[in-house]
Amino acid sequence: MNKGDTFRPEEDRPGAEAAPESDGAVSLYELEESLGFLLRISQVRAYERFYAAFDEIELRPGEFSVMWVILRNPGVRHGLLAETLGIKPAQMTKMIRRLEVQDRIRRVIPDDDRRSVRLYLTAGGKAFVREHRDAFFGHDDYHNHGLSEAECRQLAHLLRRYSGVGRRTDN
Amino acid sequence: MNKGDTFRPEEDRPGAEAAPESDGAVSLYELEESLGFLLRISQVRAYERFYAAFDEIELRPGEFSVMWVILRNPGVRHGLLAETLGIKPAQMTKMIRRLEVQDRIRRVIPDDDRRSVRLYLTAGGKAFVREHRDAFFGHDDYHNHGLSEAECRQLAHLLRRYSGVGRRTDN
DNA sequence: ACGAAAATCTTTACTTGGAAACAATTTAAA
DNA sequence: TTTAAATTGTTTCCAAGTAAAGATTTTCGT
Repeated sequence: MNKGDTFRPEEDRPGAEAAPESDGAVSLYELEESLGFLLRISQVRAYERFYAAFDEIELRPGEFSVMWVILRNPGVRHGLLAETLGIKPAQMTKMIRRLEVQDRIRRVIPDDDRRSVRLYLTAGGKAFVREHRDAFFGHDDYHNHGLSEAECRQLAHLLRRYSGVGRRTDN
Repeated sequence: MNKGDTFRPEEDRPGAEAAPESDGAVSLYELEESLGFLLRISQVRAYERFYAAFDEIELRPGEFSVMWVILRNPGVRHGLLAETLGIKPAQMTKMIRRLEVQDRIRRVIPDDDRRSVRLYLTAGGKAFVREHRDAFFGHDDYHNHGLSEAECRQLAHLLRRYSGVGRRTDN
């Protein structure tokens, strides 16, 4: 596939910017095929939808995921949690502290390895997850993208493959 | 705001399938179906691949996209460019200034509307885009995700639909 | 057993991103 | 016209993210 054939700079002569003078809509051309670009734009949209859905309560995008994983993997280590969710350790420390101050999680330093930190949800944390679980996973927050149920599953499948998430259990 | 006053021992029914003490790998369960989560993880991977591919030259993810769109839409306005690429105006101002200092783009304030700023690539900017175009759009930077050509196109298609990219704004 | 190296998390200092206020210009209204 | 409102981009200031160094604790080699 030769891509050079479509490469035609609109404005070539020096000092001649009289050409098309882009005004109305902007053309992206090959950018609309770039996975990196599309992933970024899509994530910006996802964040907008998240904040629109969880406007009333004080919740940031990563916090629910962290609480969810701790609920499902009680006693998970700080570092393993960070690695799994693609959050940098330093950032995870801040988030964990915030959740601890809100009395949603509990930090436990085990005796068999006092370097590590094991994480648990408090009763309040469990209640919080239970309360907002449907809003987070359900279709309430994701019903504005115009994709069908089957397309959503297809997209999720491709994203799992692209990112390598869930290597063990995924097909 | 304590709703459950009954104290229970540590293991308060963590979940149907979850082990009491998570040690090895972490299970994500429903999180592996969440488009928001998968989009974030995928974008983290895409950034890692971008930085790995453009390690030697000084280039940030958004900069090439901005130069590309200016090349294809010479004279595009600052604000329209920001809106199209999902970049906040304040951030765009910084990026534009950096690219201007590097002598890759040129800012022109037109006489017919002296509030706006029209953007053009310099000769050096055009050369830069021409030089790295294939590395950016080609498969060099995206050949580690394990998706086939057809799957890439399918993923791009779904992401365009999800994000609404390329949809004409009629206002 | 002892000291070096590795593992694990935290802290610090710096960079990047964003919301809101600001400045300049153009359009609309009175 | 003259003033108010909207448009467009910039600046300021604060929050969020990250890399590098630090502090403990454990492991490993000798």
